Amino acid sequence: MPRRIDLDERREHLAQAVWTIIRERGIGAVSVRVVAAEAGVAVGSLRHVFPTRTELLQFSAELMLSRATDRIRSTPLSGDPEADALALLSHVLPLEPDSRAELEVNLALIAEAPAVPELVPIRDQTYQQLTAMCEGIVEMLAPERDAMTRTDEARRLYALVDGLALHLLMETPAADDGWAVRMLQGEIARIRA
Amino acid sequence: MPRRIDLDERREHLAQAVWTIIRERGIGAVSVRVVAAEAGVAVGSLRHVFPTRTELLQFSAELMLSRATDRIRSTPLSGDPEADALALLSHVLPLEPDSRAELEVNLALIAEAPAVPELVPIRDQTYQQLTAMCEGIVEMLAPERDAMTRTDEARRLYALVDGLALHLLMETPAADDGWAVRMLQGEIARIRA
DNA sequence: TGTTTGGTAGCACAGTCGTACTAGCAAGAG
DNA sequence: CTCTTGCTAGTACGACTGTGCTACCAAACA
Repeated sequence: MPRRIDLDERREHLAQAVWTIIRERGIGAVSVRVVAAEAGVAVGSLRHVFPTRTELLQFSAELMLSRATDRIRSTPLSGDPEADALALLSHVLPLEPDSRAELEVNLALIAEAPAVPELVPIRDQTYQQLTAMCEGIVEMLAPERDAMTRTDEARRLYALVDGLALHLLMETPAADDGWAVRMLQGEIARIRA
Repeated sequence: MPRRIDLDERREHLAQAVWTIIRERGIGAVSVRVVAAEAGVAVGSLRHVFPTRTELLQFSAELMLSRATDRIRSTPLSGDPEADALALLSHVLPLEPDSRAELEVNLALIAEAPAVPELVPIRDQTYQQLTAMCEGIVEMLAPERDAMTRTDEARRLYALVDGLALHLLMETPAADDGWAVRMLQGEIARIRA
């Protein structure tokens, strides 16, 4: 047996290189050579882990989704519905470098979807997962409401959150975040009432 | 003098070819050769009109912004604030093939911005223009409100509209649109109250 | 001590990229 | 008519693309 590497670790390392390149130079700059150089490995080594570019992109997208999922799942909950709702939804907004990068990469991957159809299921999965989270939040905030209006309320909440996220992304990272969080709080309070 | 072509018409024709390729094959497939083939001209002819790829993309983005602006500006207004607000905002949602294509192309161009910095000002201009439109709508709906809460209300409205637009884009084009328009109506009524 | 084998490194190939360049065409000006 | 000139068409170039393939290294098993 030759020396063995930690495949998972290697894969994550390469995926992070993909993210870096997407954020700094756009999705168009993501080529096997550029990614290999960014990760500090030879092209042949990269291709030993990801035989094709598609598999590289696919894994990068999947890893980002699972990272976001983990981050949201590990949010400590206090029991106060409004505070917990805000804590959960804040993870979707690009308020910190991590979540900001996630959103940038996600947007780039969505735009690349026509060229790499394998990315579409991942995008859809993200969408459904966040939809489910919003439904859970609405149920937590207003359990007495009937199911249909709750579904609508969840869709509306999700749309607002995604819109806020998009607009925060447009502003410079250093600009003021307060208004977005304030709006989220207002919407949460409105759903509860 | 040799035969003269309508430069503006030619430019628009080429820009439309760009949009088609973005929608069908992704922004990564937009090369001078592919665009020329899609438009039915030789590469040399395309480069006579757009010397560089950047200028081609830049013009395509600018034309799309001005198309959207014209479409919104030419909306017939009835005088009823709520109906007019809905009419204006509906143009931002991807409810028809035109506005859907616009949004798809816009998203792709935003994602390409790191690679083509010239696209950033256009993106910002779009953002500011729609912000101004939302502020105008809020003023139309609730003129008695003070300026600060009106600004917040406009930001909120814009975020909701963009979020709805994004989510409509994810669903298949044939799927039901009703819920998004319903939510828009609800938000408009809420602002007025 | 070989021998096997997971991993590394890199060359080769056919194709595409953006752009520079030139030769030719066809229509209006003189 | 000829001349001028906006436009078209196509070639050429160096750089880059994804992927196939081989040679090589070094560690663990026999």
